[in-house]
Order: sequence, then C-alpha cells, then structure tokens
Amino acid sequence: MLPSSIPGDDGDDDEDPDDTREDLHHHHQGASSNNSSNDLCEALLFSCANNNPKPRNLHHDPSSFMGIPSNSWEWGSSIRESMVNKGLLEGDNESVEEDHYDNITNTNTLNKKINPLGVSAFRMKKMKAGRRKVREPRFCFKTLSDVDVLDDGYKWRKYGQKVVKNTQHPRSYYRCTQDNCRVKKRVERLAEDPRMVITTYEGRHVHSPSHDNLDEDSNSSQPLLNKFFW
DNA sequence: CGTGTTTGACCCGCGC
DNA sequence: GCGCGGGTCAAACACG
Ligand SMILES: [Zn+2]
Repeated sequence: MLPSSIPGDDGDDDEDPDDTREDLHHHHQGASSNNSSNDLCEALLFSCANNNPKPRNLHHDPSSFMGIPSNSWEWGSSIRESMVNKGLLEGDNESVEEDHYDNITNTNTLNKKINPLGVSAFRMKKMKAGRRKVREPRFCFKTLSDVDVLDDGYKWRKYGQKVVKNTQHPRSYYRCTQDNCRVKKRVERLAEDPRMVITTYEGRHVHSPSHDNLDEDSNSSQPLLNKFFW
C-alpha cells in the first residue's frame, strides 16, 4: 500500500496513505481584505514586467497586449535583482513551445483525477523524458495596493500558501477556476513595503474574463478575445 | 449542498 | 545521498 515505486502502466491505483493529520482546527486569521475601489487604476500605473532584457518573440509581449509601453516597467532595482538571484525570474529562456505545451495539456486532461499523485509523477517523468521543461510565460506585476485579491475579471481559487525564505509574508497561490483554463497566479507581499504586492501571472487564459459585464459585447462577432480589459 | 479557503503533508529539483 | 526550499494536493472546514 505504499507507492514506493511508480508503476509505468496505467494500472496504477495507489492511493496516498497520508492521513495522519491530527487536528487542523486552530484559529484562523480572518484577513478579509476586499476593498477594490480604484486598485485597477493604480494597478495600471505600476509596472509591467517582461523578464528578459534580450530580444525575444515580441508577439508574446504582455505589455503590448495590455497596451502598456514596455519601458514602463522600472522595478529593475534591487527587487528584480533579488528575484533573479532567487531564481524567480530566470534569465535564460528556451523557446516557449506553446503547441507542444497544449498537446501535453490535452494528454493530461485525458487521464486526470484518477490518481493525482501518480498522474503528477507520471507527467513529470514524461516531460522529463522529453527533456523539455514546459515553461509558460510569466507576467509579473507590482501593484501598489494593500489588497492582493483585486478583481481582475477572473475568478481565482487559492490552492496554496507558503512562507518562503527571506520573506516575512507568505506567498499565496491561486488558480483560475475555469475548467479548461489553468492559469496560475502567485501573490506575494514585499517585506519592506507591505503596501506593495507582486502578482505573478503564469500562462494565458483561454477564455474571456467571466465577469458580469455582459452589457455591450453581445455582438461578439469576433469570437476571439480582443477584449483588453486586462 | 456547492463552492471557496485553510493548512499540513507530499513531491521534486537542486545544492552540498 | 540527504536536506532544504519552493510548489502543489487534498482533506477538512467555512460560508452562502
Ligand atoms: Zn482563466
């Protein structure tokens, strides 16, 4: 009953034997922060991050996507250096192959949920077998508001929270709640500036923001996105 | 009852 | 090989 060895065939049905939690009903800190008034405006002022100084495929440039000039991101001070040092922003990048990534995604979607741990391990092994580390583009934003969950039009579900080293504030991990969309987002507060948070988006949504603004886009002649709300 | 949050365990890469 | 650090999972709760 121990998943000591990962079975190569699909006949694996090992479950996780972990359930030794004793009591998790401590006291929780109800940090109810939901005050998105003009955060979007502020959020648009801060900066955008294309984490690579070397010329790349510009058609992936998020700044142009959002209509923000690329030079408007200027958090290239110690913060960025620190992040580079920590490996959050990798300087080296291989070619991001989206089609291959999508293919893997489909494959993963097929055999999902049967054995999460096993599937995960299997996927990892598979992608390692391809020797191609699937890295989706990450967009970092530095916001200037004390609320992290500012509503950007998408619905996020928190799936984790970790305390990273050298930081005093925990980092939260969110994920898009759409079934086909697996965009992740991580939010971290700066230690020295608690009023500032760094939101790192990972991946791109495959759907339009499901916010309740169904007012004027009912024409929707263009099924593509083109809805630059973000 | 459905959905989102909390939270400890687990996993995995990497450095030593 | 082992420990550490970071990312993810999922059971258990909270809330409507
Ligand atoms: Zn999405």
